[in-house]
Amino acid sequence: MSAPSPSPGPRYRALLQLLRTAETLWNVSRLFFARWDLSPSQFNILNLLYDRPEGCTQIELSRLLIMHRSNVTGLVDRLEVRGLVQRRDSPHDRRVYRVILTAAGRKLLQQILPRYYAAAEEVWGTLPARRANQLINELTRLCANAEGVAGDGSMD
Amino acid sequence: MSAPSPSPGPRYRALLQLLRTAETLWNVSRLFFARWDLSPSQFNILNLLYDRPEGCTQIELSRLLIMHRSNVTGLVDRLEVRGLVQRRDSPHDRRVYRVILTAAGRKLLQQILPRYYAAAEEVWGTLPARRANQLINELTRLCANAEGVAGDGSMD
DNA sequence: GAATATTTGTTGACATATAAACAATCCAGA
DNA sequence: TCTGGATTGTTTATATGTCAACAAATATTC
Repeated sequence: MSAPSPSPGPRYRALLQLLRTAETLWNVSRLFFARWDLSPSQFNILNLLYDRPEGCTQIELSRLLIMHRSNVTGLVDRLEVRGLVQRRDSPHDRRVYRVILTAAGRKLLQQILPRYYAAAEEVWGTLPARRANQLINELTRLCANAEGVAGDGSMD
Repeated sequence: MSAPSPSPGPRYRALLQLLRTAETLWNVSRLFFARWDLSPSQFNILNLLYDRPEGCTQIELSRLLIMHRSNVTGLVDRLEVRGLVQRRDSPHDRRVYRVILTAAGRKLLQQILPRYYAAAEEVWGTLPARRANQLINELTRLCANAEGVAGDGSMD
């Protein structure tokens, strides 16, 4: 409801810095996961499947990862070729696969996760846990506002 | 120096939320810029060139946008075909082009920018300017820490 | 139950991204 | 000067991402 500003303000700069920071983190994570020959997106899939023994359908993965379902096809393809995940038919719905971690995928994640958690805590430096929680709230609100601006953001 | 945590902590969750929020914002901006048939990356190039009358070399663009120089080639190609930017030879260095906005590109940006600034302020809701500035500082520190973890992040 | 609409995964076309290799150019030190 | 190293932009190969269109299966509506 505020009048459209003709020049950038502090919230605009905060938005730019947020996007810039996320971009940097993504690139850093690319280097991090390259040790195991994984892309960040591949790791994200494995990570989501880790605490879901019953697996996920591809459409569920696409929603959790905020990407189009057609992109999941190729990602799961490559992970399946490497034996890290497996497509299983669902007994309830013959349209879908349930994608699950294989034993090899689980073993690989068990090597990566402790280091990943540690690195994630360390990049924040001395940021108190209280501030981290406050940040989560602010970012969550921002996320919701953005989705409101965009309509549903369903990607279809 | 802290002991590697075996399970996710609040800073880990803050990191996830940050990446998730950035992803959402990026998708929202895709819808936003689609009105002018621009991708977010294409807009970012135009935006950087807007207050640089002398233009940028492609390697400068790649550093400002945190992307590989080989990616800039195609982005500038497509913007040049549409007459929004122009490659000019540099008198000082025959290896490089100076990429500059054309009059058409400048005119297009003048239509987009006010709406972009306004939208960027609005997604934050009621966040005070003071908090925005604090956020910028925290994100900047996070960015620096991440770059430290990763080495130089030079993409080459 | 049959017609219609929706959902799911794949495909093809394309944009966006990285990395490696290359040619052209610039630069720094002997 | 000239020689070896670094930089810049392009190309090629490949991964990642969107979107539209499709087939198969499910869900909804009458």
